Amino acid sequence: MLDTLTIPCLNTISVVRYTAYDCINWLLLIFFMNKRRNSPRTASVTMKDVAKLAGVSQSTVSRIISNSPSPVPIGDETVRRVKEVIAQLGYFPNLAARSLRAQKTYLIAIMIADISNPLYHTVVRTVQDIARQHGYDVLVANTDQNYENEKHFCEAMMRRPVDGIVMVPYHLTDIEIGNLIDRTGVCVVALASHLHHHEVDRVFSDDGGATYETINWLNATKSHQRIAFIGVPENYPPGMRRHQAYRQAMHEAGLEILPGYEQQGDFTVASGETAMRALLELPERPTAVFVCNDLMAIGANLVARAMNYRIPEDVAIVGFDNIPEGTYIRPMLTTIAQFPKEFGMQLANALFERIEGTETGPGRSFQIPLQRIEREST
Amino acid sequence: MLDTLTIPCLNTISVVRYTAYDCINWLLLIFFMNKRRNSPRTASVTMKDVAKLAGVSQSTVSRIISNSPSPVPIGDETVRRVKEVIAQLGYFPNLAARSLRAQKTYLIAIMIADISNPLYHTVVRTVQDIARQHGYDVLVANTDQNYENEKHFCEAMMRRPVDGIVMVPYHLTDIEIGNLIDRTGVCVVALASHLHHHEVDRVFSDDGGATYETINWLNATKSHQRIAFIGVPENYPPGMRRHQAYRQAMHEAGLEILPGYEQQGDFTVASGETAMRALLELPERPTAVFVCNDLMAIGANLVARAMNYRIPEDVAIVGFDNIPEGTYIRPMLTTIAQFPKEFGMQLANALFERIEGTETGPGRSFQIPLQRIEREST
DNA sequence: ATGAAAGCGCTAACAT
DNA sequence: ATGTTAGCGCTTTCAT
Repeated sequence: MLDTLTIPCLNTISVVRYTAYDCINWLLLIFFMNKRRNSPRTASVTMKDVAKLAGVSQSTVSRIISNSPSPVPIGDETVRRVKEVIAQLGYFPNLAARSLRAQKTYLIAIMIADISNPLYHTVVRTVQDIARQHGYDVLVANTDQNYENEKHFCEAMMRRPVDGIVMVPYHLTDIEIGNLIDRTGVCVVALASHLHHHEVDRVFSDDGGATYETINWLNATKSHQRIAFIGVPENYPPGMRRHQAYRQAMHEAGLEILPGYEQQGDFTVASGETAMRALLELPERPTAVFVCNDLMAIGANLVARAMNYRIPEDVAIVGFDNIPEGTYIRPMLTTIAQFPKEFGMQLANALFERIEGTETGPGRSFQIPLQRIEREST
Repeated sequence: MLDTLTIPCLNTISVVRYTAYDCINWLLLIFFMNKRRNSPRTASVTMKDVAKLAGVSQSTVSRIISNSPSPVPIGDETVRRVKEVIAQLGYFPNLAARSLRAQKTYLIAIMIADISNPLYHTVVRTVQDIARQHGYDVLVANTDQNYENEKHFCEAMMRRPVDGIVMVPYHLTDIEIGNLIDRTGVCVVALASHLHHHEVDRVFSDDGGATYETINWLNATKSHQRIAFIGVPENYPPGMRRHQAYRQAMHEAGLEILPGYEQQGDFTVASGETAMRALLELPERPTAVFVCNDLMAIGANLVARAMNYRIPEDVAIVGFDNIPEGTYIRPMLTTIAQFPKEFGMQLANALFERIEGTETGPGRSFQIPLQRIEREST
């Protein structure tokens, strides 16, 4: 019978005295190591393997790896041995199995309009970072602010259970979201002010108010009378709110909205260019233009300068969002700053409070302030 | 015994003749509908529910919903009835259970440096779109080109099985990736040219060659002699390749690299500003600067103009990537275009060919061309 | 053409 | 302090 054995450990070669028992274990180890080579897929090492090698039952292993404060105490020696085997085998618990059993997936999903939009990817990034701190993976879906895609997302969430959802819904209704919650028990937080489901935390900012106030500022402080508007599609809430705020502010200031002063784009630089060109070709050119997002405002800047208008002398431009690109152009863009990092933090924190059960009350509202940043374009 | 019954269907009220059998089913239906209301979590309707309501066995339901060409035929009437019940109950198969059993997750993961980087989010977006067409969800992880995070990602993939991985590895080695593949049987494709694992498809572009050629062009066609370089960290392959290509081109053209001509940034606009300022304060100012990414090139542009140098008369700037922002600044940036959409498409298509078994051969290489776009900054 | 039954890898209630 | 057992919801033989 072998008495002294050299076994290769992870980085070291250790020579120790081994008993016959250890010897059998070693053989088992080799067997398990080969296991993954031989069977093609599903070759991962399981808890059963660990248990067998450590000479304990599966449940003991389960108790040891479960990070929850174990309801029952476990022997120090057992813990040591099991942990050693886990390290030897390089065992990782299988999350698919765990989530099936424990109804816990350690997965959250985030539904946004478009990951390429500078405003949203900061939100996504922040949520991802916080999720990681909590040990969660993040599934990302884009909707391109399209209703079909939003509904498709909900269906995807019905079949793939996740623990939480961060969403930026443009069209989804309280009923649809409620249905999703009822069916899956998932926690939901939304970046939207038009939702009122009693279990959904929402974060939003008062974009209508900021629009209203900025139009006033353009008029009262900056002495503009002919103020035009480049909006975003109105079949989604922010688009409508900002447009109405514009109209109300103009009306209350006794300012006329001349024909053609209300343009609409689709969030892109190109659409901002088109809209601005239309505005500048008007018989009564506006002296200021309020643009509903920075990307379109950049397009407006580009066109105005290409047409040899001076900014802000001939035409002032105000954007919305405060994306970094606004500081790359000249003159630098005056804008209403959103704080996507704040959005992401509030969203993620609220979500994990619910997932982890710290918060169980009715849906909360978090308003994130907006801030006008005056740069060179006004 | 009831004979005629009014039951609420999805959107219609239908009045039909019902048998006693149907009546019982109806009661069962109500029971299942309530099920989700009552038990808080895990309240989703399962295949068992469908089976019971349709009066068939669970396996029959499974056969019907499995979209694979069923190995055995099923009665038309049975199919009809089951499908009806599925619709009534709004049943969706649970993917956690399915993946546990079938070793198939319908999930892919994508590991990138940073979703906020304009180059990468296009890759992510493209991969997401293609994944969706194949019925897959996408998990996104950022590494910030940090080795620890890359390793963390691999561990995450060990515990959460996915069917495929798209990665942009900066530090991961063939061995580590091989280990991941052996342990999980996952399919991997990478955006990298320095990897050579025999099961990994890789897509890449010849950035070293493009750098070399562009330095030559700056010298031969644009008559620059004092050409400086703003690089990215060299502990990752592209950084090193481009720097070496710069040195080689300079050397072969008989051009001297003056002290201070080799700056290094960290991909950000701010770091480009710092590097450019250092360059412009040099006693022998360069007349052209090759910048390793557009974001830093934008920083260089901003600083040069702020210091009242004319571009390209006093100093020419070439960037790398061709992100949209390069066309927002003035003068517009000359750059070497990468094609992130192409990257994403090749990556995703290659991955799904492997996942779906269309391709089983050794790792393939796909080279995506690069293209110099001359705009106003040279 | 359909049903019964055995697990996939794990957790947790229940026994010792 | 540790083992036994019963599933989570599904797929897939193997029977019938």
